[in-house]
Amino acid sequence: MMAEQTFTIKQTAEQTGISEDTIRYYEKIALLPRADRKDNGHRIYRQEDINTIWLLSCLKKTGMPLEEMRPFLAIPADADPGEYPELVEHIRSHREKIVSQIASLQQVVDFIDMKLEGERYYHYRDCSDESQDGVSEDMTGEPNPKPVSPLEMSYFSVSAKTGKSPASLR
Amino acid sequence: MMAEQTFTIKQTAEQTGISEDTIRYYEKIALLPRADRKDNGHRIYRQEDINTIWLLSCLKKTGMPLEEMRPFLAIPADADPGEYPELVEHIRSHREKIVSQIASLQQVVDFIDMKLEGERYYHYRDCSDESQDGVSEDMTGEPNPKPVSPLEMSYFSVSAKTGKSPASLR
DNA sequence: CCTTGACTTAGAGTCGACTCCAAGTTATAG
DNA sequence: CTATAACTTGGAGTCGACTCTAAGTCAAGG
Repeated sequence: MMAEQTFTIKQTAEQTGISEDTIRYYEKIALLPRADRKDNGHRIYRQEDINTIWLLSCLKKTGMPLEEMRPFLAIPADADPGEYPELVEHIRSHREKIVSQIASLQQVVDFIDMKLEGERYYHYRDCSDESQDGVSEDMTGEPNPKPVSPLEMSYFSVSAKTGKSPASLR
Repeated sequence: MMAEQTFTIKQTAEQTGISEDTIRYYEKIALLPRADRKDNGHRIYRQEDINTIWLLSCLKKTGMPLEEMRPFLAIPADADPGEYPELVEHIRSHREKIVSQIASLQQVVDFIDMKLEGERYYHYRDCSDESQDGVSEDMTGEPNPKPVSPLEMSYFSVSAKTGKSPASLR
C-alpha cells in the first residue's frame, strides 16, 4: 500500500482557505496540535489535519471565537464519546447555540426576502442566542425576553409574488 | 391620540441586548443615524430604532463585520426596491452568503452529531462560501429553493435514529 | 445645598485575530 | 557558487470592535 499523502503548509492553506500565517498562528496558540515536521523542520499535513482545519474554517465563518472552537478539536479522532461526558455536554451546548444561530440567520434571510419581495410578514423576532459565555454580552443580567412588536416594515412594498417559502422555523 | 412611545438609551440597550456604549459607538461610526435628542441632549429611541438595532444584533451574532451591515440599514423605510437596483443586488448577495453560512453551520451540526453518535462517516467537506456568480442567479424569484435542511434535527434529546438529515446540501 | 443617577462627550485602552517582518535554514536550478 | 523559493522562528504591528475613563450637564430627592 502506498504511504499516506502529505501536504505542505502552502498546499494546506490553498485547500482550506486559511492562510499559512494563520495556520501557524493556530498552532502557536495551540488551537491546532503541533504539526509533524520533516527532517528539515517543515510542517507536514495529512488529510486528517486538513479536515480539521476545514472544520475550523467552517466555524470561523460562523463568527465563532477561536477559544470556543477548542472543544471541537478536543474530540478524539475516533473515540467513544461516552468516555468524555463533560466534553460531550460542552459540545452539545455548542450545538444548541449553533442551531439557534441558524434560526437567527434564517430570520435575517426571511427579513431580506420580505424586504425584497415585499410580502407582509409579521414577527420575525428573536435571534436569541442567550448563553453564558456568549458573544460580548453585557451589563446587568440578561438580555430581553420581551416581545417587541411585529416589525411593521412596509419598507419595500412591492406587490407580492405570492407563494413563498416556509420561511419560519419554530 | 397618544404620542409615540420613546425609550432611553438604557432601555434600548436592555431591549436589544446591545450595550449603551456600543449603541453610542455605532452612532459614532455612523452605522446608526444620529439619534434624536431631548432638550437636555439625551438620546431618544422609537420602536423603529429599536427594530433597527435589533437587526444589527442579529447580524452581529452571525459574525458579520459592521461594515457589511451598512447596506441593510441603507434600505429606506418605505421605498420601492426597484428604485435601488444596486442596493438590492448587494443585499441579495448577502442573502446568498447567509444561506451558505447556514449550510456551513448545518454541516457543523451534522459533524457534531456524527461525532457524538459515534457513527462512522468520512468526508464532511465543503463549507464553501464565495459562491458569487455561480449559484446566485436562480434566486431572483425564488427565495428558498435550496433545501437548507429544515431545522427539525432534534437528534439530541430525542431518539432520532431514523432520519439522518441530508447532511450534504447542494 | 448636596448627592445620586442617568445621561452627555472626547478620547484612551483592551482584546482577539490576524498579518507582517527580519533573520535564518535547506533544496533546487542555472 | 549564487540566487530563488519555500519554508522556519520570534516578535512586532495592525485592525475591528468594543470598553472604559474622565469630566461635565441636568433633574429629582432629602
